[in-house]
Amino acid sequence: MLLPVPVEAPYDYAVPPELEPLDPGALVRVPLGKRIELGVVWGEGAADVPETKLRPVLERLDAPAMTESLRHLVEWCAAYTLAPMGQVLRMALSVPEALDPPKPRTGYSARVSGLEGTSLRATDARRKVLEAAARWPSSEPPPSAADLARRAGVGPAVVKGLAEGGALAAVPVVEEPDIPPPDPRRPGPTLSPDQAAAADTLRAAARSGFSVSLLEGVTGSGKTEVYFEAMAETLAQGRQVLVLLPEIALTARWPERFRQRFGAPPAPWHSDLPRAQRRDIWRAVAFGRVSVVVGARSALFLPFPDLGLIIVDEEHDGAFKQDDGVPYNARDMAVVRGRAGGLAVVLASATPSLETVLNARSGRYTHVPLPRRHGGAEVPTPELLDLRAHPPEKWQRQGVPAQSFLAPPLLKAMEETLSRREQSLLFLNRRGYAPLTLCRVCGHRLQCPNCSTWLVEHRHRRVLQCHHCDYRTPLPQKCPSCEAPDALAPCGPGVERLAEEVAARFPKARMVVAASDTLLGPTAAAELMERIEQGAVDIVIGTQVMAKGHHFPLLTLVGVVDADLGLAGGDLRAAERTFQLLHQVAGRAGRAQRPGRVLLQTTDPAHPVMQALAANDPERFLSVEAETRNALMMPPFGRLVALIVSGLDERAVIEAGKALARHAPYAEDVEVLGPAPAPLAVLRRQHRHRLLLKAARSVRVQPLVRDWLAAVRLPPGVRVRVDVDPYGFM
DNA sequence: AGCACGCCGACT
DNA sequence: GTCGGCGTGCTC
Repeated sequence: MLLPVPVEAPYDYAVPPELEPLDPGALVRVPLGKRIELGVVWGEGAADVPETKLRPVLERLDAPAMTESLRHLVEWCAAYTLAPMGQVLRMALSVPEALDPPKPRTGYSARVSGLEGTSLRATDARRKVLEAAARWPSSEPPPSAADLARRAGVGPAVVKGLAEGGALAAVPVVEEPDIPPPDPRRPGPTLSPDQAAAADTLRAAARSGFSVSLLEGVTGSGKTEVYFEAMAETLAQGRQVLVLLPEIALTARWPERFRQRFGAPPAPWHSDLPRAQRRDIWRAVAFGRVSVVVGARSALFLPFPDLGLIIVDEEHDGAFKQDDGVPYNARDMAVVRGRAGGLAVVLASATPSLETVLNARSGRYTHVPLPRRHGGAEVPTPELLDLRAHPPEKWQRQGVPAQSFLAPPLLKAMEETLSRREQSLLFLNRRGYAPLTLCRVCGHRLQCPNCSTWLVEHRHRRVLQCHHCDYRTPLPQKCPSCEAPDALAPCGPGVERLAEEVAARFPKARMVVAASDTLLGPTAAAELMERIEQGAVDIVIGTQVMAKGHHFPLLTLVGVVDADLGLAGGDLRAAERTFQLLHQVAGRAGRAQRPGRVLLQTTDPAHPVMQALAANDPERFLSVEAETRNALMMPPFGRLVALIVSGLDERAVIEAGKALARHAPYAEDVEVLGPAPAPLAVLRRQHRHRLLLKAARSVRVQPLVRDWLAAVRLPPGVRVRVDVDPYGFM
């Protein structure tokens, strides 16, 4: 049995004769230590513990067995990430209460005798309830007290009183929620010739076993409509479909589009779903009553009995990589599940990742390009705005000159856009007022006490805040170091500070700030998007949350305030991520029939990323990026494994790092770098140092790392995290 | 993951 | 002198 606890391998148990045979995948309950745990039959026992130590399987659960392909995924994921197999299984059994027998609710049904033979007096309210109960269709399950009372137009207490007095029968009702099925036969929208061709390719893939397709299409080319056709094909075969999205909460639009196409909503899946709904959906998936799930990466481990298609939308997005717990990449694991289950996988993106593009070029993946914007509007070509040639000019803040973050050409473009009664988006990927606060007298910088990061001023809430831990402190009056009064100065722009400047420069414009911390919840976010779409806003100042998904017919100007922001720091994927993000933001401008304009403020217009953006040529960008990575043997041309050594005591962490370096594997085409302080050297008071194992693609890194860690004895209080294929260098 | 065992600070 | 903090280790 494999148990959902962080153990490396399955445990052996004795199987009582009455439970035989237990086939692989069967769900059971077993004793573990002092408690009772869930278990999944993994195969014949390893017989490596004495038989006398074996404890008996307690019961077999009345739930569908875990499929072979899901068990394969668990094993594969554990072996690849070096995570304990049981910890990976835990992700596949994330809702243990879903395996408990469904709790019956109380239903109330009429008795032939009614009030007769009871000591209850006949009141008006009671008569109404009894009538309603008698009229309740027998084809439907007996109603709850609340439902019956509502039908009778009285309070639920009347129903309960009748049941207690014996005039109504209280019966236990087991009810699984009713899930309307999507209808794949509903006619879809009329597709352009390009879309129709792509849809044909994907439909064919959906019919014929394992394959991976890259559906590549610029923003607005109608990728969703195209893969909807592949989904319709799979649904028509009666099989299930999984759609993975990077951030479910921010794409409230997706379920609505799906509903319009298929006439019923998809089942959502993400980490902050309410408990009861998680249980219902998990069961409905396991029993095959749900045919489409749209979810975040964790949905990949749901117990689909008959999965036929996986769509990974925005496949390039870093959010598919899990950073806590088991560090897996859901996009890659989707391919693993696809192979194991013999089903089609579609990776969709306007800016596919380098690894996916290379797989498509080499023929391992089918490339399905979607070249043009549906509806004819042009993709705007971004213009580079050199901040050295056009330095922002100061503005007056309450009579005092204040620093500006908007260059004159961008201000002029905003003015023109306003006068045409169209919308502008200023994109700045920085929440708060200012990313750094320093003392003008002594130069002291306000830092988080728990992390090696600067505190970010949030002027709205009058606090300084760390964006990496929960630390918050009121904005101090005096410098904490030299005690100089009124000497603290904000440094650099955040969206709040930008909003201040925009409000002063365009006092008549209707402006809104859209950041993850100003949008409280998906509903508020959806409402704001609605308002923008309807033209109730002139200028949007937004962070990452504004980068994707929505299309705003009136939005014709995008100004990227600091295009260089993501490039600092020497991260492995800094260039790729910046390109993808800014390309995506640029795609917000000028849909429908209005031409759009995109201005990128940069101090380094010669940078390859800026050049590629200005040339509007993702193809060329990827070629240059591929060359650079190839020369450095970086992924996807080489393999990386990061070891993060962390602990409260910095000395012990450094010692452990050195010990690891001393025992570093020595092999051909393998190189170990570090230890060095991690980019966030202290996080939540934990000191962090990293080592990086770099190897050729042909090297199997997992056994090397496993032996390496086994050879090193760690000092107390120090932990090592292994991250195979780290996404960034954080 | 949970639960027990095991060594160092503030209390009846 | 005990109660209890969570660091470490084990569970077939």
